[in-house]
Amino acid sequence: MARILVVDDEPQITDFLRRGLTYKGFSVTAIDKGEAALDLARDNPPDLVVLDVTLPDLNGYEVCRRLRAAGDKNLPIVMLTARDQLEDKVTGLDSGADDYVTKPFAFDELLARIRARLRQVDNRGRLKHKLQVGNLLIDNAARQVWRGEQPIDLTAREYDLVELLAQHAGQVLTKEAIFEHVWGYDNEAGLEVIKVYINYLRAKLNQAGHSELIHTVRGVGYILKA
Amino acid sequence: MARILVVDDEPQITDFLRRGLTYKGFSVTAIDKGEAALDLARDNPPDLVVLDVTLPDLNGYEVCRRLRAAGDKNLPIVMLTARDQLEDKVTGLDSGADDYVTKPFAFDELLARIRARLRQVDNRGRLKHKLQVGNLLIDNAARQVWRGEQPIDLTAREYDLVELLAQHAGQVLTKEAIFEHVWGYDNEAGLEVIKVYINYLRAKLNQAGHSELIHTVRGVGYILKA
DNA sequence: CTGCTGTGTTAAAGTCTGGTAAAATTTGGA
DNA sequence: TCCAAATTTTACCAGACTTTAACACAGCAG
Repeated sequence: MARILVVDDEPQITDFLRRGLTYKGFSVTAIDKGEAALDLARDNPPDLVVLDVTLPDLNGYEVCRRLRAAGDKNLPIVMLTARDQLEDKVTGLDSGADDYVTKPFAFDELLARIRARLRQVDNRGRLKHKLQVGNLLIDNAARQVWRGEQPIDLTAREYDLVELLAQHAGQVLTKEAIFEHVWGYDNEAGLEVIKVYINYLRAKLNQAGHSELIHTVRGVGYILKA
Repeated sequence: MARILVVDDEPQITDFLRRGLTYKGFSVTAIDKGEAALDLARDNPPDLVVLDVTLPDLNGYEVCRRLRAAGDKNLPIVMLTARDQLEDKVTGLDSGADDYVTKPFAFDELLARIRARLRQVDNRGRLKHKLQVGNLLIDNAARQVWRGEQPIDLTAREYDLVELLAQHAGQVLTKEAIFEHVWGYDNEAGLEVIKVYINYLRAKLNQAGHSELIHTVRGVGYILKA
């Protein structure tokens, strides 16, 4: 899940955000100084920054400007501050922030605004959808399969087959269902191709002594499970 | 200057916005119905939409969802409405809006938020920034590509193709998706042109012994990755 | 144990795809 | 207008992928 860097010097706020955002599935890092935040963002770039304006060393506008100057121009920055004057908002937004939320704030609104900002990152595919069964990892977007640390190259059919099995891990798929989804109901090939491809998959997936994941259910079909 | 579509059924608001935004150098189109706004956005896509929630026909959330479904995922949408309840804001943002401003609003704040949204988009509605994949650098604004220190001249098609691939680095793009985005769904050319252009790109990008970035996913499409 | 049925394995034939080069066409300036 | 560059079409081939087919093997019932 997305990683969020919270920069604020009030412990109540950081604790509250850390707890709330973590609960919503984000990975949260909190820090209370501007310079330290810049270092952190450079060394280990987060997916989004929640930034207070009043910090002990640098102010938030300056942090914002430097983040933009130094690093990723796309990094979403949400300013979160007690300053609710019009000029503060304009200054914040014009210094490069993508959004500006004033304290006191509703957590759900902040969350919605964070999601809105992350959607753009998501659109670019940085947060990809992945399937995992045992030590088998399937990256849908890249159509790439891993067994532990080892990448495994599959052909189009092989990939479609293992993806289908993984999407229904733990349930038996009949040969008819497999054929319909992987080959298409109007395909002219016969059901016999399935056993050939199961065989190809097993050979590729079980390299280097990995355990068998594809189990035969005699008379019915196949099931993928750890 | 950027073109802004204002969707609102209150003449005072549209007049006020038209005057204010025009004065600030934007090109403003105003419309008071949801369906008409969708048609307009499809036929003549603006750079940003300011959208009211309460419209005579469709509501703003629905307009927002349809804009996202039909068109460019990157089109910035700012909701501007009298509904200031928390759930309204969350609904608006989650239906795909990028920002949510409640009436009564300060014009300067709206303007700052519009500027913040437009910063990310160039005059074609594409995300603007420098993309980097391995040692390949793409400057969206200048339509210039670099491989390491070496600038690479590309034709318009070649550039559009590599930009699309880079925006989705790490994801496989099907030939159909590539064609639709680079050539346009109504283009008469056939899918075979893609392999020719992939070939051109590889030749230009791999000069001087640089490693291959464009990988073929046989039977599916292509993927750009380091 | 024996025969039957469904599955695993293998090799080879068949099909399709993508890389390539070159020709044909279109576009945009001069 | 003409020319050069860019774009698209076309055709061919090598190789990758898919499918077929034949046989070996395993599970199961009688």
